Amino acid sequence: MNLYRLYELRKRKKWSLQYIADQLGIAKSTYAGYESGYRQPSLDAIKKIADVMETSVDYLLNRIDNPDFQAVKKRKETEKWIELTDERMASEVKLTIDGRTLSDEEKKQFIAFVRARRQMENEYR
Amino acid sequence: MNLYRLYELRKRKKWSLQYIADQLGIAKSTYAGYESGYRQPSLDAIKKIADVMETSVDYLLNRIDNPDFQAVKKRKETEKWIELTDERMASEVKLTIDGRTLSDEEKKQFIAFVRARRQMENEYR
DNA sequence: GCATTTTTACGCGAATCGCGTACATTTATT
DNA sequence: AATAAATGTACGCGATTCGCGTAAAAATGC
Repeated sequence: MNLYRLYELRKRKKWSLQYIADQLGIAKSTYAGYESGYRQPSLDAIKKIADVMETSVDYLLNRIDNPDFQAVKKRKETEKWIELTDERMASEVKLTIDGRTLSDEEKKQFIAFVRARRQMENEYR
Repeated sequence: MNLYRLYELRKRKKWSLQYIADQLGIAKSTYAGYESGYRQPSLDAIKKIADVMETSVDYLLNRIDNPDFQAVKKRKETEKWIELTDERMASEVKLTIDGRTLSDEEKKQFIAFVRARRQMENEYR
């Protein structure tokens, strides 16, 4: 396992070992060990590293070659509330059940289903 | 660190512990330990797991919600993915219909509804 | 109901981790 | 240039964690 990208990214940002170690909350010798290959970061550690470096774990592990991490932006921008009947949402939100995308038909039925259910609740009160 | 997505993905593919462990070249008890949280996979292991499961490490580590690795590689993970059966994801985003929050009960029933519907589709083919 | 497969649980020895420390190297200050 | 301060490298120690094998429980198939 070669984590040479840690060094590349850190240098690019002009951070010292101490500086990044402080951000990660670990000893600088620990972090240095990751870069030199002397040690391997835990999953938690590699996650935090990807966080502070604003990249993906897959990039750090050489699974992809694009260091950009779109989710950084998305995480902050995504609305907390999503209205399902809003057509415009369809292109931004993908709902899945058991890993399978919810079809338009299923979604339509979903909405009808909930509306009917709520209607009944109201009538019995 | 919670790797509950390992279990979800494996079940979705209907693989046994033995089957995936063989693919990974490790003991099944070792892999089982990852799923149960008894052990943590090494970086190499999590990489291989992402390979055989055809997803991203970031997804396995809950950094992104789109399980599709192809989308990540093509930088097309622009839309927000929400797995309705994922309890832990539910707390992050609130869904509404007609401006009213979707209750847990409504969601539960709908999931059962869609599953039954899909089940029938399969049987009649 | 029984056999087979799958899942869960855990002890053991070995491997690896995170840290502190000590030292080397580079950069900044005067 | 001399000195101080900051940065980077190397490694031993105690503690933690790992991967595996084994065994028993639970689920599945016939």
